[in-house]
Amino acid sequence: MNMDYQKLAEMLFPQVTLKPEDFDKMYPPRELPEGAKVTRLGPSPTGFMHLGNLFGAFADERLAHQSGGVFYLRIEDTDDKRYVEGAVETIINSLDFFGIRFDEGASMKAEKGGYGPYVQSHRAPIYQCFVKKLVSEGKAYPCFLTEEEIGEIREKQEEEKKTPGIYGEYAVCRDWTIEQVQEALDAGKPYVIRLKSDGQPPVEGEDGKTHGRRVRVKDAIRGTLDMPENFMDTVILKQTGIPTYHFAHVVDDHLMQTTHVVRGAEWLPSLPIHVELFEKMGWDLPIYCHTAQLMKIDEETGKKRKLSKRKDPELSLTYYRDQGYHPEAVREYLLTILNSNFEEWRLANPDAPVDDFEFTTEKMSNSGALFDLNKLNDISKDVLLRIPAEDLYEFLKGWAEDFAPEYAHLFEDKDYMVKILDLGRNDRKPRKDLVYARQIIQFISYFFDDLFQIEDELPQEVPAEDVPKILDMYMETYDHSDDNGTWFDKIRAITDQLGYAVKPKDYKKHPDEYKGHVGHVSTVIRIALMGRSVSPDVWAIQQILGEERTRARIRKFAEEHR
RNA sequence: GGCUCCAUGGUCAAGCGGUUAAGACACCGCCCUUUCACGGCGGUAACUCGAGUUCAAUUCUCGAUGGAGUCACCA
Repeated sequence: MNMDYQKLAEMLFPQVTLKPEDFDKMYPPRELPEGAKVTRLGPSPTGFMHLGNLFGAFADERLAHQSGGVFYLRIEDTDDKRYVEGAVETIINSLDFFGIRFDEGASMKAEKGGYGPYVQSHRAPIYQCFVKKLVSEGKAYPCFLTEEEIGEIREKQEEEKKTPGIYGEYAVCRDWTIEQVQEALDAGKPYVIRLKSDGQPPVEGEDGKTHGRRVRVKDAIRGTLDMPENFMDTVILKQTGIPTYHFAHVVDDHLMQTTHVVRGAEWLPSLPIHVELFEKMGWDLPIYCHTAQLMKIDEETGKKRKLSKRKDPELSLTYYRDQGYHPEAVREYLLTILNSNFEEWRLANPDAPVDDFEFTTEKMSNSGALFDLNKLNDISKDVLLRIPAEDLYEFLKGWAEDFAPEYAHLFEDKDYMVKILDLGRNDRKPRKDLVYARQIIQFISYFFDDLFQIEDELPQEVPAEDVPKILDMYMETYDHSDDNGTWFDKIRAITDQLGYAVKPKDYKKHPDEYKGHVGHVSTVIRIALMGRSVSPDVWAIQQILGEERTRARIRKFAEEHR
């Protein structure tokens, strides 16, 4: 037991010459205004981003930028099996699309910022230096247990109904002598470094409950957390010389001076490990913010569950880009589920930029929210209304180029498209027809001859022989320069002449006296012109369509129905 | 199974000992109206259960139930 830890540390890490103190100079205190928060996003480079990732990223971004702090990107690639080529680009690109910008950290070109490197695989010497320190203080030790041996231990533990894991008596390498270690090293046996935990496994008391020491940690979202202390000799450095998440998190967030660690609630159970590590390192804890998970209903089981990368491709960020949701819409939606008072704020400040909203961790929900497409769509309508038609045009054009080249030609005539997009949006009661790109294209398709087709049935109230009559009379009296009122008066005249009620109410009261009402007559025109029985104002559409196209469609339809 | 988190209508949620238990989305009806959308008005619909504390519990405590998460040399 009187082991010379210093000697052991040298034996294990002869190549590590840096000392922990050296990092004080390399990572000086950040010069930031009072109350500034430093946050980070630490994705693993699988390249797959879903709504849940964006959800957390927004929280990070707001917390930092709202306080005049720093938001940085750290690539957590301590697991080489996860790496996907080009993933960093994908991550940066998709976050950028949704308006999330980093002040420092990993980037596509050179790293930005003085607290790097920001890619964990490039930080191996740093971690090793701190592991060495821990070993030299007797707070960590090499473990030569093989996978098989660990498996056997687990089986035994399960048989005896003990908590599985490497701790206490099961941590056989924990108290090895320096000679034993030397021997194993000489034999070329691979090893990991484990934390030598001071914790004790809880014991079952007389009352049938388990008792043990607990740790209390303040969480900015959840209040005070009270959990059992860690007692596992958790691996901190893998065979490869790369740390596990736990150790990398502690070292990086300390050196990089993260003030607020925003991460998903799935990290809650490992929090006691982090607490012990911070203690052993002699460092202060950051403020933890454990966010609720975004959930969805599993199709198979019908139950709520956390979003999964594998099972829910429709929740990947690319899905929303492909559908053509505007980034602002997704942002506002996420904000409404991120902070419960956002909706209220938006109602009171309908035109304010989103960034004016003061985001707080206290207003974050701590139970998992179900993703709600209806809500997204509803919010999207309002968001798009706030975007000028010209900007909307640019957005849709860019979308078509990337995701729907078959529609790219629709954007050739900018003036035409802008008018279409702006249709009915400037009235005192603006229309809210536009939701997302694919829906918009579908909604406005009749404006384009190559997409135009007759989709709906003619109204039953109008006998077949009346169809060409209505359209002929319509064309005879049609004057493209008529204003809306004059134009509709002419329709009323036709309606009356053919024996339909000019006022729908008259028809409803006396259905026997009329064939139908003005609405039915209008529907015939609507179908001839738009191919649909529902559409925005016909007169306004005609103004955009132009006289030539209007007349051509009416005539063609009339001919087909003679 | 151990541990952890969570629990108000279909969904998201206000509430923080005394309320007719907000609001938004969705749904339904009515109004407006040439269709639809918008807008307006109204409606259906909730405190998981059981003990305790209290004059009084949705709110505090405990237990049960349910849901979720986690138990790796993955993050």
